[in-house]
Amino acid sequence: MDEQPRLMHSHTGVGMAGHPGLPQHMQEGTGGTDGDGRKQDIGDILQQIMTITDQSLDEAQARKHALNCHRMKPALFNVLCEIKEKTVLSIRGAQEEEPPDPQLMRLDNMLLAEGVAGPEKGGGSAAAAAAAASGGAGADNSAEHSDYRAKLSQIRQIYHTELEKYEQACNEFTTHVMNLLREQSRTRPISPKEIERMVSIIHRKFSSIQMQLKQSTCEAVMILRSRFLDARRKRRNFNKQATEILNEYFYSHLSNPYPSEEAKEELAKKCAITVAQVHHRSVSNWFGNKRIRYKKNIGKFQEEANMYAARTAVNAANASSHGSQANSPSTPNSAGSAGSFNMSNSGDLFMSVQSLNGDSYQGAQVGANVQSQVDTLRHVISQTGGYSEGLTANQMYSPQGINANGGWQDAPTPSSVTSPTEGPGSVHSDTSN
DNA sequence: GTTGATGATTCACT
DNA sequence: AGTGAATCATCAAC
Repeated sequence: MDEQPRLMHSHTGVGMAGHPGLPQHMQEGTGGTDGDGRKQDIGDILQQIMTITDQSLDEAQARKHALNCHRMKPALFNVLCEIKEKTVLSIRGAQEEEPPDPQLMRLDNMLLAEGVAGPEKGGGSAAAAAAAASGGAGADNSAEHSDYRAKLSQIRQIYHTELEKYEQACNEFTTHVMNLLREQSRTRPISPKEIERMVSIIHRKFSSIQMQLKQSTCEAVMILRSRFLDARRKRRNFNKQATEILNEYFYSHLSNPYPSEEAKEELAKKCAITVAQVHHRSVSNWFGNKRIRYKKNIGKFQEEANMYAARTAVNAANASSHGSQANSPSTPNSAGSAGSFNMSNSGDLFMSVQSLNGDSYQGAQVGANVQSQVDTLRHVISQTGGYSEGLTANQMYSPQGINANGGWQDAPTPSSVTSPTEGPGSVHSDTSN
């Protein structure tokens, strides 16, 4: 019966956030029964919190001040600094002196190589572009190059501006942190080395940001490069004139469409009059493509072949009748013999048709060059005559040269080659008849 | 967007 | 080194 009122009481006491009763409980409370005592403790803590006053804060302040003014303070401070330094040193000992990041080095090298980083040449983007445009690089693709340079210098400019910004921000931040640390070093132990370390951390962070910038710049340069300098992207179709020149040579040397270096150069020069990108490599490409495509589908090229055959024939006829020389490039094996330009062309044409006889090209070509002009002309005349008589295209020009001579390297003969070989071959004899 | 033409590149071969 | 063959990438016409 007794218990109940006690419980009730204590309950109400806590429940009422019991200010009135607490001091009393404190006095008797520690030894009190379990539930009762805990509640008293909580009440006690609450009371303590509530009674924290400015006074206690002041007290702490005063203690701190006393400590600061203590005559041993500087010595103690130094000892703390030393201990801290030692621990810091031992911690960072491992990660200090890290080797230069290979990735960063790569980026740096590339930027340097691309002329984005490093000393600026010519001074200014405009100057660089102008130099590129007027530079002795030749007329071939200076326009594109100057465009490329302009864009590159734009990237360069952005890169440097950003870099400068980063550096400025880094310096500002470093100064700020250093000031802050110096400020704090008056109240807590901060060694100069610690400040140094903090600075280096900041620098590292900023350099990682810089690396991102460098990476982006590199990417931009790569894209620019691929856009402007990648030959594939730079592809421009040859203009009509260049194509005609090349085709003329090709079909007039159909039996051996392998221009010598000199011939390539000459063709390149001829084509370069109107086509900027033609140089001897382009000529090689052109002939490579032409050979393979012609061989792959001779039927498709018949008309073209006839056209050029006729044209060459006419040229040859004119040339021989006028005694003047067409300025077509030299033949593969007779380079330099200027006098035989026409002869070589017509002779080659002749051979390419005559190869039905099974003459090997290599031997025959030279012969063809010196073979009597009469023969050539006779062929030419028969050709032109045949053409005017309204012969169909495939009758005009045959691909015999490919299989009959050794000039066309013995590629596996596709079906498309064999079938036309037979057809026009027989027709050709008609033509010569 | 699709397609054919075509210049350039790559790779294997001789 | 030059070439053929395959392939890529772009242009131009539709």
